Amino acid sequence: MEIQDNAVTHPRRARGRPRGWDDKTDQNTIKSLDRAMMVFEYLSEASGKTLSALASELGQSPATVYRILTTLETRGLVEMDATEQVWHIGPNAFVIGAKFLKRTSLVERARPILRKLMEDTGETANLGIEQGGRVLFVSQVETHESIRAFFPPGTLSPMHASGIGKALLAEMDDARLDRVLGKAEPEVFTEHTISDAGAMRRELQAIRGRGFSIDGEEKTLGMRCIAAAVFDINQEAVAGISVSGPTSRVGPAQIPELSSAVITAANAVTAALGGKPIQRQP
Amino acid sequence: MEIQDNAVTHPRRARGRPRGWDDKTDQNTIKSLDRAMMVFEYLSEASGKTLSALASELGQSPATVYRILTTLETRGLVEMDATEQVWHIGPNAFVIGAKFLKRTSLVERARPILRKLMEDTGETANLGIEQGGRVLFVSQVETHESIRAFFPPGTLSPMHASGIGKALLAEMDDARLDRVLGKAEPEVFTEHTISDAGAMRRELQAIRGRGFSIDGEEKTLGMRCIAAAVFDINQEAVAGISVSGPTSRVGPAQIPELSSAVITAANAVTAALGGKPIQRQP
DNA sequence: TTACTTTTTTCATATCGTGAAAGCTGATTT
DNA sequence: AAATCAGCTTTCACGATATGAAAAAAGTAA
Repeated sequence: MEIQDNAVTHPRRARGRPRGWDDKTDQNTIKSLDRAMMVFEYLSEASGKTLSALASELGQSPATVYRILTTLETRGLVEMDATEQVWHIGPNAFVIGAKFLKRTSLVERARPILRKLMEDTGETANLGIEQGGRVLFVSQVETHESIRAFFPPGTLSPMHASGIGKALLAEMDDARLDRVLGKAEPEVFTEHTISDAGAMRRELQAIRGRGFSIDGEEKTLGMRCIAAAVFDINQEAVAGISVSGPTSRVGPAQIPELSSAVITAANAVTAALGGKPIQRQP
Repeated sequence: MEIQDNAVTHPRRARGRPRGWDDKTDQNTIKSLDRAMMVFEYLSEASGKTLSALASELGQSPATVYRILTTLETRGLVEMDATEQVWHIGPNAFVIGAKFLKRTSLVERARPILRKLMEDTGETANLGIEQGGRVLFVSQVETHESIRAFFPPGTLSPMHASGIGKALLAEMDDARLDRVLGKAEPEVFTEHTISDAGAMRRELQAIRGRGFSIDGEEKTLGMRCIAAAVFDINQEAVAGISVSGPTSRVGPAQIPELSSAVITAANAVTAALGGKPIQRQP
């Protein structure tokens, strides 16, 4: 696990015109290519479609979709099941896509999102993963405020008394939950620490329902923390993201805004990992 | 995977003009899309290239490559590292490519068997299929040992220097064997790589006789691998299963036990697919 | 600053992607 | 068996749009 915090690489800036995302008039994207990629992407979501079904669902002419598919087929990006006459994503798409994983880690990908979360909320932003039944904080962007939660990367924290820990617990299936929680009597840190198994299950239920967790002085008096889970491609919770700060700045009044920012950030990390967030009904 | 003429499913044939592969005049592929996919594919092989490097290496104009990349970027298929000004395969390519695995239930069904194989043997267990004359590793369960073979899913490996590849070759009929092997001079990786055609035929004969193959440092020095084929309902070898590890843990002394475990696992996957293993006389 | 490099945009041009409709093939029905 | 049908594939003519050259923009080096 790499616990690096600063980008040591060249802060070399982009050349040419800055590639702003506020560019609305995308005059330099290729329309036909974008259409083709729309077909490719749509096929990945709804695999096993016939040519005509794809064409009508995408509002394109069958001839066009046909040519797109046959072109992609020559490169193994899609393939047709000849017996059923339906199209699928091809092996080469897997080979190419797998290259993405080899490149960067969770920490690197989360870093800019953490920074933005800190700037949006003004509070210290943290990234943690589960490590042997505890939460390992792997990255952090500190607030500018003078009163700040001090929580250096590399710290291990118990799952049951941590915002990120509870966000991760809430997404585990029962078997794994028992394995992680059932190890020993939960240590009590403050008067707010949840030590009762029943209470914890209700708490996790609530977290699952609303999509974020709150650590309300459960580990350290005077410190609150709001966290949400990050998912991988298999919809498994692989990490958690949080903001933490003193109770004076993180109170009931701020929770709606903070939790919304945290969830947005967690979903952004999920997307950056190629993951798939769990759909929650409102 | 292969296009098999099984009579079990709907014997519905393709409609329209038969999509023969002898079509040389591909008049209905989209040139610009194919060019764009060439860039995409090339980027996956040589990740971390600048725009101008890509353009010159592919013999395209920088403007064109630029538009291709920005178009793919809007769909997350590629992404640019802003600090280094280099391009990479993006997260969405991984998401789309991963759908390839979901289609064939092979991977899902093999997964628990792979896990058990790893636990029984203590070595990394792999699943691979043939893909365009090479072995595509589609799934893996890694050992707990600290010295391990690193071979991420999505990797392509030549058939002649891979345990799974040789296990698959051994089950092919001569015509197909010639087609797969006869393409080019086999690449030599180590002093153990089998490059002589006669030696390879004798090797395949031996593999067929005993039901498993051994890759003895033929691709990577210090690494051995024991593999067996998985069959579908038509007794065709559709995949291979293997364990791989350092020569220190995978030696002559361990081969009887490991090969027996691998064959058991391969037969289990065969059974899980509804396949029929080849009967071998003892 | 000035020169230089690489990216990004502009622009004129004709390539080539597009839809409509015809052609074709296998499945289904009579 | 012949006819009908459904859906893939090809042809064709048109004009949308992808393309390269070159200029502009923006950073880097001197």
